[in-house]
Formats: sequence, C-alpha cells, structure tokens
Amino acid sequence: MVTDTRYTVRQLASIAGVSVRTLHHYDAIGLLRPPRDPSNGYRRYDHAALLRLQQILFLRELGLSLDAIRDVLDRPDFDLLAALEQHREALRERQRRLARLLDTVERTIQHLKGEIEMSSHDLFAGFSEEQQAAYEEEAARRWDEQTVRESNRRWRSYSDEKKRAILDEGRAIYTDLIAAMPEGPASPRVQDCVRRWHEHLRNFYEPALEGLLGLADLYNEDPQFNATFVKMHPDLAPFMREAVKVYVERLQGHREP
Amino acid sequence: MVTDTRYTVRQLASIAGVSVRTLHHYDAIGLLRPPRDPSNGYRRYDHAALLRLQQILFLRELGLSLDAIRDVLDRPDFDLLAALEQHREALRERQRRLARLLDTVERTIQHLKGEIEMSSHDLFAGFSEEQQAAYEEEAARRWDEQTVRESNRRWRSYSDEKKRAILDEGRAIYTDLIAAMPEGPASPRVQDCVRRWHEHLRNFYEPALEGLLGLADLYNEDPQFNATFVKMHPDLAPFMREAVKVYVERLQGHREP
DNA sequence: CTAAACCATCACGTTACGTCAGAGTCAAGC
DNA sequence: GCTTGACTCTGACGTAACGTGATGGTTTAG
Repeated sequence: MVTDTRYTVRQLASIAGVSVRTLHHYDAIGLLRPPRDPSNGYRRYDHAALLRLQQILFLRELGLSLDAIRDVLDRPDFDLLAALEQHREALRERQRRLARLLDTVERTIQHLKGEIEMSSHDLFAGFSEEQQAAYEEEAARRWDEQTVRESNRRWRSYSDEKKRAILDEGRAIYTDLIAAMPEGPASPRVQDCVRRWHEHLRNFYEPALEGLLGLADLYNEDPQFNATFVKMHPDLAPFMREAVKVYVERLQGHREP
Repeated sequence: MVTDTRYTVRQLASIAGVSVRTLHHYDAIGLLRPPRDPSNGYRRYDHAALLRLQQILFLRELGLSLDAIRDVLDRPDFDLLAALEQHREALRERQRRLARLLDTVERTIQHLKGEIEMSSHDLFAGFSEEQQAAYEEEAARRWDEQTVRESNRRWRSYSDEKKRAILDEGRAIYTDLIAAMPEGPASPRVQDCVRRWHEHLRNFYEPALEGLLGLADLYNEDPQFNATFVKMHPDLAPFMREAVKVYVERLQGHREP
C-alpha cells in the first residue's frame, strides 16, 4: 500500500496558495517540473513536489529570486547560508536607501506644506501667475485645513502696506546676501542676512531650527526652487546651505553648550 | 540677444547624468518631448527641457513612477503633495515589510549556523546520508571557522558511546513529547520534555533563550524542518512552538519578575 | 573625402508572473 | 451517446524602466 497521492495543477495550486499560472511558470523555467500523464499531457504532482514547492515559496518569501532559488535547491552543495548572508546585505542596503528616501520625502512634504506660503510669497518669482492661482486654490482645498488656515490667517492679517514691505524685505535679504557672499558663509554680514531670513520666514509660519536646514537643502535639491535661486545667483543655493548650517550650529551651541 | 542654448541628446544626457536611451524612453512615453530639427529629425532640447528633466529626476529619486511624475508635471492642479503623502505611506509599508523580511532572514541565518549541528545530529532524519555528508563538508569550509570549529570540537570530544546516547536521547525526547501532547503545552510532562530538549541542544551549542523561540518558529516555517516534524507527528511543530513559548516565558519570569 | 562620432528607429531582453485566446479533455446528467 | 461545464494544455502579449545591440542615415574633424 503505497502513498501515491497525485495532484492536478489546480489542486496543488490551491493547497499551496498560488495561481495555476505560477505553477506553469515554475515548470517552464525548470524550477518545478512534474511528470506528465502520457495520455493527455496533464501535469501530475506528487507529494515530493508539494514539499519542494513549499521550499520554493519559503525562499521566495525571503526575497530570493527564482534563479537563486533554483541554484539553492538543485545544487547539492546547498549554498543557502551564503546566499542568505549575501541577500541580507542587499536587504540592509535597500533598507538604508528606503530610510533616506523616506527622510527626503518627509522633509519635502513638510516644506511643501510650509511653502504653500513660501512658494507663493517668498519665491513666487519661480511660478507663473496662473500656475500660482491654481496652485493656491487647490492647496487651500486639499491640504490639512487647520494648518493652512492658520498660516493663511497670519498672512492675511497684515495690511497691504505690510505685505508689500514683507515681500520687499524678502528680496532685499537675497540681494544683500549675494552682495555679502565674497566674505564667506560664516562672516558677520552673511550671518546677519541669515538671521533676517529666519525672521522673515516667521511672517509666514513658525520654523523649527532643523527646518531651516531642510529648507536650505530643498533650495538645492528641488529643481523648481533651485531654478529660482540660480536666477538670482548661480551659487546662491549652495552658499545658503553653508551659511544656514553655520547659523543653526551657532544657535544650537547657545542652547546646549 | 536671446538665450537659445540647444542641446543634443548626448549633451543633455551627460549634463543630467542619464543615458541617451533614457531620454529616448522619456520621449517615447511622452514625458519629455523635445522639438525636432526638421532637416534631420534630431531632438533639440532647450533650457526649459533641462529644468523639466531635473524635476523628473528629482521626483524619480523620491521613488515615484514615471506615470505619476507625468501626472504631477502635466496636470496644472499639481497634486504633488497628495502624491507624496500617498507615496510616503507606500514607502513606510515597504519599510515595515523589509524589516520583517530582514528579521526572518536573520533568524534563519542564525539558526542555520546553529543547525549545522542541529540538522546533522538532532534532525538528520530529514536528510539522506549523502546529502548530509556533502552538507557538512561544505559547511565546515564555508562558515565562520571559529564558530564551526568550536561547535564541532564539542561534538567530537564525545565518545562514540556518548554520541549514540545523545542521538538516542534526542529521539526519545520527541517520542515522549508526542506522547504527552494530549496533556497540553503547559502541562508538567510537556514542559519537562522541553527542558530536556533545551538541555539536549547544549550538546551541540549554547542556545540563548530567544533562540529557542526562533528555533521553534523555524521548525514551523522552514519546509525542510517542517517535513521532518510532520513525519513524526502532524501537529508536533505547532505544538512545540506553544510549549517552547510557555517554557521561555516561565524562565524569563524567574529572571526578571 | 573619408572615417569617427553621433543621430535615428526598430526590436528583443529583463522579473515573475496576470490575463486572455483557442483548443483538447474529463466527469456527469439526460 | 451527447451536451455541458469545469478543467487542462500551449502560446502569446502586457507589465516598468530602461539596457543592449542592429541597421542605416548625418555631421564633423582631419
């Protein structure tokens, strides 16, 4: 009395929780080749095939490619451990990359939210007016209403006179900053400009210290912002990053010496 | 005097640090379509194209698909923030998944290292002898030499008599365990078996408490191990997981009440 | 004027299958 | 014996974002 359970494709597929197509595929690439019924060409899987399939799925869960899985299962020297160790490194690298990505995305989101104001008031030179109008309208509708409303309220609370003054001040800061560039990012004149820039931002929202760094980064990384800065001066964006870095470090030094 | 710098594909490609093929591709999918020179059909990129390309690459860096990038750039309602927030969630999910994967891989590696011994002595029922021999030979060559040598030294230090006794004890433990299963995983009889199992493992290496849990998991997850356990009793592997969990919790309770 | 370098358009390869399409096969009910 | 529905088979195309030639026309430096 021999145990000779045989499964059809569909049976094995439902047992293992994969699609029939997947089994066809594994057959086609030589990963799991069942014998055929000579009379009709049907695939007949046996219990050993089920076990092998489970191994395949286990290794696939670990993220190995089907090629690698075939090597692992078919080579008698069974390089599983080495393969896994190599794979672990790849996973770690992907994780590091993901972390960096998330960080950048996160910062971009934060500053995009802050810069609903920023881009429209501080940096509107980079956008056409129609773009600007549509942009703002959409923004007010879509984004976290409290934040936006708070932020907009502050801006709207200013008189037209003051609005104009603020925008003029913004332009003046960048003009002065460019003029002071030859003296170096840590020079008193430049640092005074950065201080004014920091004050200036508070007309729109309350920036955190680290936020300043991220913002300066964004000026360099985001082509839209970067284009605006390049128009003013080709080296302005990287220069600001340096200057803001010095500025923030000094302020943090004061808070926790 | 108009600034009308024009770039050929190769020029733009080298400026932006992408391949010519990539620009062809972006043209083909309508992401970046430059006007053509009517005389020869060459692509002529202008400065605006360069800026747009930089935007594309920035968003690509964030992991957005080219489809999504096209939507972001071509729709005037500029859904970038919403897209990024959605994308952030996807990234977080991928990160969670990666973390789980790494965890499993890590545990598998650890136990595979421990189970160079385990699988050959404790669980060799699941392997053919030739497989076993090749496996061990490879293992000794490939894996961290100190660990393996230490581990092997311990095993070799035993007399043949003791070796046989250890293997017999291993089989006896599982037999007793299966017999005690009806009394439940927390029952004294079962817990005594687990204690014996724990002792038994120390014949091969020095297992950490958490390692026991991972090992019991592996008995369930890895089809090779699982197959061995199913042969002994279909419910043995999941049952052991429960029993080991109780065992470890009680021991930890003693150490830090 | 020629050869190198550059341009163009197909078009197939990559991963791990999904998704039809067309045709043969099997078991069951009438 | 025949129809019907469920199942099987083998192609073959589609996916994302290009890489990698193949083939042929164009520009440019010497």
